[in-house]
Amino acid sequence: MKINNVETLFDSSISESELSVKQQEVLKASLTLFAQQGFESTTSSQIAELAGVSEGTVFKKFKTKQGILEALLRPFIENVIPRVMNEFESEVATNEYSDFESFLHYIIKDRMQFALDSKKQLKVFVQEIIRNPEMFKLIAVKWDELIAGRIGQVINRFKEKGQIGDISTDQVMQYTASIVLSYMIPRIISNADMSFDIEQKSLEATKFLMNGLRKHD
Amino acid sequence: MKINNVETLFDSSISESELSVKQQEVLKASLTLFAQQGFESTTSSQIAELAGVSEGTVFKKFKTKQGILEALLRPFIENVIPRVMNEFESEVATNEYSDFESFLHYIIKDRMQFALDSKKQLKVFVQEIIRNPEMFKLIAVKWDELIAGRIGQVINRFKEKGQIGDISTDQVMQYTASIVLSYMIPRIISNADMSFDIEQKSLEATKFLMNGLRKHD
Amino acid sequence: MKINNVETLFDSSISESELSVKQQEVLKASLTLFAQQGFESTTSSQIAELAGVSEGTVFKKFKTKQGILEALLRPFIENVIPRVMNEFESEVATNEYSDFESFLHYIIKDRMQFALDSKKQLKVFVQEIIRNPEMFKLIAVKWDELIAGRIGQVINRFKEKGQIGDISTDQVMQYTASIVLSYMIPRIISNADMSFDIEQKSLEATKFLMNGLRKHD
Amino acid sequence: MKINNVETLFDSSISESELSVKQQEVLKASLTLFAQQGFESTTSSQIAELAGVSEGTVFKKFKTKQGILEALLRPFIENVIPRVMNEFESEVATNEYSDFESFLHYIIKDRMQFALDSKKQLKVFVQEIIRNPEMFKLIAVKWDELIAGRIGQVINRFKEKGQIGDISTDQVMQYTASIVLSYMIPRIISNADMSFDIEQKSLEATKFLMNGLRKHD
DNA sequence: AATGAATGAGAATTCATTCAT
DNA sequence: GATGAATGAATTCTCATTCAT
Repeated sequence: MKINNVETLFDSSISESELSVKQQEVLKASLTLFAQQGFESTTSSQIAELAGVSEGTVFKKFKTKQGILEALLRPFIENVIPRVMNEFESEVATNEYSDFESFLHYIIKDRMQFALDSKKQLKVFVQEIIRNPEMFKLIAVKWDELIAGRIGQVINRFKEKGQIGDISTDQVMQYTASIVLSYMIPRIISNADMSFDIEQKSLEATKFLMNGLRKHD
Repeated sequence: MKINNVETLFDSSISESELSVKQQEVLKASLTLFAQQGFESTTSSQIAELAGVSEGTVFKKFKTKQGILEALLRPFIENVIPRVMNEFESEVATNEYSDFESFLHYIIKDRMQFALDSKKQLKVFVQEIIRNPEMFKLIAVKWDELIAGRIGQVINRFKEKGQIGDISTDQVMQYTASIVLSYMIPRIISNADMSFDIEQKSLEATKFLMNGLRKHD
Repeated sequence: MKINNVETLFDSSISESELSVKQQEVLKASLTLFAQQGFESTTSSQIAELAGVSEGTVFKKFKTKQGILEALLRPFIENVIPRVMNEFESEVATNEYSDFESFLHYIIKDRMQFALDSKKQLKVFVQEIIRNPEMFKLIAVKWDELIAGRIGQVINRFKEKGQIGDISTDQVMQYTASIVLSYMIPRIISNADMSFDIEQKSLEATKFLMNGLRKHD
Repeated sequence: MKINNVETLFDSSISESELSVKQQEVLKASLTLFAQQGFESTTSSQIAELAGVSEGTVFKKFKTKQGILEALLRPFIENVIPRVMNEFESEVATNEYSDFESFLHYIIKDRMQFALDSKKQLKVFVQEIIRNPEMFKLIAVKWDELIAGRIGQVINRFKEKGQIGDISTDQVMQYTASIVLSYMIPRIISNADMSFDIEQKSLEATKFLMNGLRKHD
């Protein structure tokens, strides 16, 4: 059974790490506060208080506040994303979707679930993308890797089969990502828990995208 | 001739205001710095320096740094957006688009141009949406107004004419906005100037959306 | 009349500067505390308190504590020392000492007075020489300039006249400085005011040095 | 054969002590770091790292950082200095220098070697003298003991024999120390290893001092 | 209106020291 | 004895804001 729940991944990845319990608490508290208030508006004393540790402890391991942010985002970028991505890719490879619509629906639902499970990390990540042009470039690279990788190949195969119209792989992914994000962004940004019927919404999105993407005579 | 260039609107709107030249410089400098570095990371002394005024002057009119941000975003929300929107609505009304595709293409190109012209304001705005849940609600309200307003009516008319498939007005707008944003967001976030062929891209987006939205048998 | 009183020079040099009264107080307080307790053991709040200003003011102009130290030592090195040195050199040139012993006595008394007048600066300076190898090199350079400059020439002239024995100019200066310092160092280091009969001590030192340096058959 | 090599003395004295190997490493690392960076600028974690022990170990024996400094300087003052001094005194007594110049040369060379061998300790010591007025007084006491002790007696004997001119024992020692220090101080302060021809320099210094100190008609 | 020196509350960070294991 | 995570008081430094001129 697949584990693309990033929150779970996050918790387990920090548990597996060499970090002490208190240091893990520091990371968890930081994630929560950075997501709620933003990086700049979060003070080290707030982190210490929420984590239930002294202020010294906040800096013992991560040296600076920026260091905490990096400790939160590095595994998210270098570990969690690729890990989920690989899992996702193998899933795609094994299930041998002969039907583009099934494939698309699977992808959309999968990413929606991922986003719902990783709201906090994604919000911090989004903040950082805006704050930091380097982060933006890093995503562009990951994006190109996706297109050049197995996902791009799968899409190309569907194009060859005539299930996708005359449209570049790039655009297929851009539009798909865009539609998925249009559902998720309000839920990521809003701190409130908005209800979300993932089954219905993923079908709705799939239907629209299929019409937009498939071959038209 | 239409003026939906927000930068021009911004400059002219602050020129028309009762603000002294120095105060106008403060606003311009703040906009540039907030867009570049974010609100929190911009110090009042940086604003003073870029505006070529003393630190005291920065606070003379706007009292607080938050006040400057509001002075930048209030007209953007309450003035510039509606003004462009009205203009846009009357344009739509007068031109009497009988063809949904022409209408869609007009809308998309118009909004793309708007985004290109207002990159700085939009970046500050996007930051603020993430930072501030109130801002998020405010947009939701504007969004509902749009749907309830003339634009919603126009879309409904096209649906009645059978030019749009069985899809809610909400979704039509969500998908359209989403696709347009997928083109603009990278250009808004990146501080670099990326080239953009608005004619080609707006046609490309229109074509995809038409396929996705139109009636299918 | 000559002004080789460095404390006076210090006060007047900071008065002449563009510094506000409060900033001058910060420098004065820092000098006193650095001399008394050392640079590292002096806190910014102590400086603020002694200067009668807020802690913010301490950093407004000089940015860092290190910046204050530099603001204290730079003029001492680049301004006060050369200024006194030039004055001293012209004094030597105009008075045309035909007698080496008179010359030596003049020099010794002059430097003793200088040291008594600049106890605080010298103590901070001495601390910094030990702390900072760069400072040490800087002195070596100043020292070489002295030997290559007019003072070296004067000594050489006395050697040609047979009033100084077979001993290098370097050594003449090393021994002279060393003997003068042996009188002054205890008074610079000790925070207490030790009495000092400059007339008697300068004569005593001169007599010893004359015997050591003059030509022996 | 005499052992006035303080580094050796230091190493052997801490080996002889009841300290564990790790505690000895702490002392050695502290000495190195205090000499290089100064006492205040050396952190306990630096000491731990250089000593190859945990931070806890640094404080296990010596309780405080100040305690480490005292552990370094106490034996230097109370043990090493007197020990060398006694050795030196007995050397003086047994060799029965009938010639003041030989005696002076012996003393100078001996002290120069001592300084070269104890550069680190001396640098820490010098720092501490400046930082701490108590340390200054302590030296004054040791100095007086020297004068009142055997060395003073030896000098007085030479004066009675007419080999030293009309000059106080105090001055004889002040001038001698001063000249020796003028050679050694640059080598103690500079962290770099400067070459030093002890044979030539000690002769040079002796010659100068002899001329300055001996009876003149 | 404008200035810019001054403020002081608060933020990040450091580090000697402690203590449970 | 040794460890090293944790502490928290102290320290440097920042910066929005004020106010006398």
